[in-house]
Formats: sequence, structure tokens, C-alpha cells
Amino acid sequence: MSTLELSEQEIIRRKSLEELNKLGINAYPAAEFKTTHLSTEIKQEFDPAKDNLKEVVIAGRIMSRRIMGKASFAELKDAEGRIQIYLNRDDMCPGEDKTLYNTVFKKLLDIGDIIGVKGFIFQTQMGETTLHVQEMTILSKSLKPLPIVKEKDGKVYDAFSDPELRYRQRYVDLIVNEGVKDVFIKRTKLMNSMRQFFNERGYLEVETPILQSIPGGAAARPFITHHNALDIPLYLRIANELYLKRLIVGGFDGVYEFAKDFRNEGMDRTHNPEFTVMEIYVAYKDYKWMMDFTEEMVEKIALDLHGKTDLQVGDKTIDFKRPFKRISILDAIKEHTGIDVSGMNEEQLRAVCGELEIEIDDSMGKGKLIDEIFGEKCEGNYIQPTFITDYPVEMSPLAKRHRDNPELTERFELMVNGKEICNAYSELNHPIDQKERFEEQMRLSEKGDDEAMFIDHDFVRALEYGMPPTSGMGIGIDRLTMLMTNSDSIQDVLFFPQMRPEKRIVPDSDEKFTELGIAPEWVEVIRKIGFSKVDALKETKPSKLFQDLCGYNKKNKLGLKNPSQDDVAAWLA
RNA sequence: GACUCAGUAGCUCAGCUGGUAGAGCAACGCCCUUUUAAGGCGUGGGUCCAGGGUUCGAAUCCCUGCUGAGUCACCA
Repeated sequence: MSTLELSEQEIIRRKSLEELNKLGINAYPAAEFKTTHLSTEIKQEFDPAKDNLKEVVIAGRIMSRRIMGKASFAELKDAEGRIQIYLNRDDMCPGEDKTLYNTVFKKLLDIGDIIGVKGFIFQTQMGETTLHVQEMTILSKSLKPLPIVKEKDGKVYDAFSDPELRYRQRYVDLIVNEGVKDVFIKRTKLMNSMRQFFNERGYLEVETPILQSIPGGAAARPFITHHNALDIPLYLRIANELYLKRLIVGGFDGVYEFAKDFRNEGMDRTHNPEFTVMEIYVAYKDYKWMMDFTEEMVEKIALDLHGKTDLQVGDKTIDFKRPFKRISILDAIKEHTGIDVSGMNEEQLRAVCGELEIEIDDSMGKGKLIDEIFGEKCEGNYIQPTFITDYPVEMSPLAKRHRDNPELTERFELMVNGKEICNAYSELNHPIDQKERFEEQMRLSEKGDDEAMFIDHDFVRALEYGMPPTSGMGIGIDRLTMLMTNSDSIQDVLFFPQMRPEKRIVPDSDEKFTELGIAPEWVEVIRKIGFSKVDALKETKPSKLFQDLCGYNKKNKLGLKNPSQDDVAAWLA
């Protein structure tokens, strides 16, 4: 590794690592390091009046250092939080040899290094619970400097805030930015809360195929891949709905799955190409039952995560206390536009869209038009949790027709903060109706609606054997997590949101450069001025390269003997 | 896919109508035994995202590209 490519601080840290080696200290020891406490446990258990906690071992990452001659303070961060440690030269090094403190701690350790310490707990004059170090072990040396984030009275200074760096190097984000970890802990708690809710009721967590030969259950552009042995195309699933319903046909009364789904569509604040959905199907229930069930579940999640139901989300307070408001989509449209669209035909709906200045196109049928009106004029108004019910049949090919109106379906979506987070039906179990609805989707697809669905004949066959009346519900885990953690971007609730890959140029070896006749001392300079590849170098003009090399030599006072212009021309020949 | 904004030291950011790059933190050296955004004195550190153009001269102006963010389009 060429040192010219490393920053000054990285070079210094590599030298410190060598120095540790010379002192016989392995900066990456193999042995288990047994700790007795976590930082939070110490803060809870320590009682200055009792003067307890005399033998404590903790491990963590050095986050700050305040060196004051023969004594120092540092902050260690472990999995649970931060705790201050106090290092005193003569306590750490009782004998003549003060190397461990003077050299190892003060000179060779850095912010970011992981150490283990043993000592006793005390309280400083400032009232800070602190571990007084008697023994110190290096557990891992950090070779790259961490961003330094400081904080006083809740105000954060020099936050590590570049979103690109935060998402690409999430590990750094997690180390230095307080609160990031908590979002992800809440995400897991949310899923555990749901699991518990389902398991208590006897529903079975299952796994269904991610690689599917027909990407069914939703309408979206899939990612496509290829299976070599079978020599067939396969798709990453866009939904798991049809597989879960096959299991209901097979005789399970309640099945659920936390599913990673994949859609090959645009990315924005609420869309990532891979995302997580929880879907649950329960036999002998209808969508009204499912509304009660969903309500109870969402309320429980809020309580499990926050101990209360009213949460601050952005500048709004959202209350997840049941019951949630329920309104049919047609009533919602009436409420927000004053227009009653029930019973209207396609032509009349088009006229309404014109009146409301909603953009539409020829491929849209009745259902889609109603959906557009709702999306444009109503959706954003539902801040508090609201069930929107009874969607038109055209936009719900997997939902059962409404018991009172065959134009509508028994379907609901849960709207919170103006966004859909959940979608549920009384599932269509009439095999002939289902087949016809799929065929209708095909016609829409031929009409140009690229959201229409593929037909899954095996699924229809399963329905032909008979599926009990069933209600199903799907809920977007990422979006629910956003609500429950007050995050305004999906990227903040995914550890590793999708990014364009970094370009990594592998530099050519020294030999490839010296083979051209270039003197070894100039190779690093050539790299530094931007040529890591011999091929790129050969493209450049000798005169420009000559000037750049001499200029760099002079500017950086390298003191190298400049090559002649002829030398440079010979290298590139 | 369209538009807008951004990219300067390890991090956060200044840098005016073009004139050889600045601060704080971090780093390095020295001082300091209960500090906490520790403090004091001193020092080093930059292909100013990349490539072209205009100019005597470009971090700065123009064009192209790369990366990211935002808005829209798309999105059961």
C-alpha cells in the first residue's frame, strides 16, 4: 500500500500500530475478553453512598479523550451507551515503568480504538459516574479517524451529516450519531411486537418463495434473474400474497410472513427497491374483523414502543388509540370534493377529473379514475389513523366483491399521516370470479396499464379446490417504522438503503509503471497527480505530464531531480 | 425520466464582483492529577468531485460528466 494514498492521520495510526507491535502488544488479540458490566448497568447500580462496584470490567470504543498530564479522562462507548473512564498514570503503572500510560495510552491510542478496562467506580467532583482504570487492554486498533461529533446541553456540534457518507458507511453513522441505533432497535421491537400479537392468537409464521416464476400478488415491475440449471427466467417476488393464500387452501387457519419484496421502480423518500411487508391471512374472517384486528395491533405496537399512543411525527401529533375513523372511499371523495361519484360511469368520472384538474390518460378505467381522485384530493388529509374502505372492483383484483354492492370490494387501507401503510381485503375465494378478474387485468395491461397483473393459473387451481372465506392484511414495515420513529425518509429505517455502487479503481502495480522506464521515485508522484492506470497515463500528452510532474515536485518541495522532457516522452512512447 | 441545489483538510463549514486556499474540531509537539464541546502555547495537513472552455490568471465564470439530496413524474 502506497503511503501517498493515505491521509496524514491514517499514516500516523499505522505507525502507532507498529510501535505497539514493537512493545510486544498485539492490537488485535484473539482471546475472549470477559466483561462484568455494560455502561448502563454501571450507571444504574452505582450508589456513591454505598461505594459499591469495586471490581468492574467493561469494553468499548474510545469516543473522546481529555489528557491532563499525569491523569486523563476518556469516554468509552459500548453497546448500550457511553461511560467516562479515568486514567491515572501511577494507578495504571504502579512500578517504575510508566510506558502503559505515557506511551501506550497517551501516544499510541486514538479516538476510535476499542479497549477493555478493569477498575472501580467512583463519582467525580462534577458528579459524573466514572470508572477508575487499574488495568487496560487493547482489543482493536482503529486505523481510520472517526468523524468527531460533540454535544453539549443537547446541542450537537459538527454532526456527521452528509447523507451519502451516512448511508454508505452506516457503521460510522451508528458509532458517532446518537439516536441512529435506537431507530433500528425500535424497528426490531416493532416486528417482535407484531410476532407476539400473532403467535398469541395461534397464527403460524411461514416462509414462501422469494424466487418466483410468476411475479404475482401485486402489480409492479419485477426484478428478473435466470436459473441456470432449469434454464428459466425467475423473478424476485413483488408480493407473497398468492402463496400465503395457497397455504390457507392447504388447511392452515392463520399464516403470516415478514417478507422482503422487490420492485424495480423509482426510489424516493418512501420507496426502496427492496422493502419489508408483513402479510397475514386468517380463515373464516372478513375485512371488518380485520379492521378491528389491525387497530388493536397498531395500538399495541405504539404502546410497546413508546408506552403511549400519541406520538410526535414531524410537526404533527398522531394518536394511535383505537378505534380509528372508518370511511368509504366514495364518502371520502364526497367529503373532500363535494362530489358524489357513486354510480358514475367512466365518462362521467372523466368529466369530474377534468373539473378537479386531475391529470388522467386513456388507459385509466373506472377504478383507476376513482383512485386518482382519492389520491389527489383526499389521501393527504388523513393524518390521524383512518380506514378507507370499499374500493372499486377494478382496482382490487384479489378482493371479494362487496356484500351490498358488486361494483365495490370488501377492502380497506389504513391511512396515517397522509400515507397508506396497510392494505387488506375479504379475500376473493370464488375461483371463476378470480379467473375473470385476472383476465380483466390482462385486458388493462394490453390497454397500456403497466401495473396490471400477471395471471397465476396454479393459484386459480388452488381456489378451485376451495378456500375458506378469509381475510388478509399487508402492512409496510418500513413505513410503519418511519411513523413509529419519526423518520422522514425510508433510508433512515433501513440499515443499508440502496445506493449506486461506489466506483473503485484498482491502481496498477509499481512494476507496470517502471516497465515503461519510469524512475521508481516518480511512480508515486504520477499516482498522486491522478494516474493510477498505465493506460490512462499513455493517453496524456508528454508536455502536459512533464509540466505537471515538475510542478508537483516544486510545489510539494519533494526535492526530486526533474526528468527531461525527452525522458517523459520516452515513457509514453 | 425532468428540474433545482450541493460536492473545498479526517469531520462540519467559510471563501464577495476571477488575483497563489481559511476557521473550529480531529492530528502532531510541549505544559497540565477529578476534566467533560476541558484549557494554554506552537506545528503540520488540500488533484478546491472529474474533464474541457473563457482568461495574463479559475475553488470562483461557461459547458459536459460523476455522486448525492430535494421537488415532480412513476409507484396496490
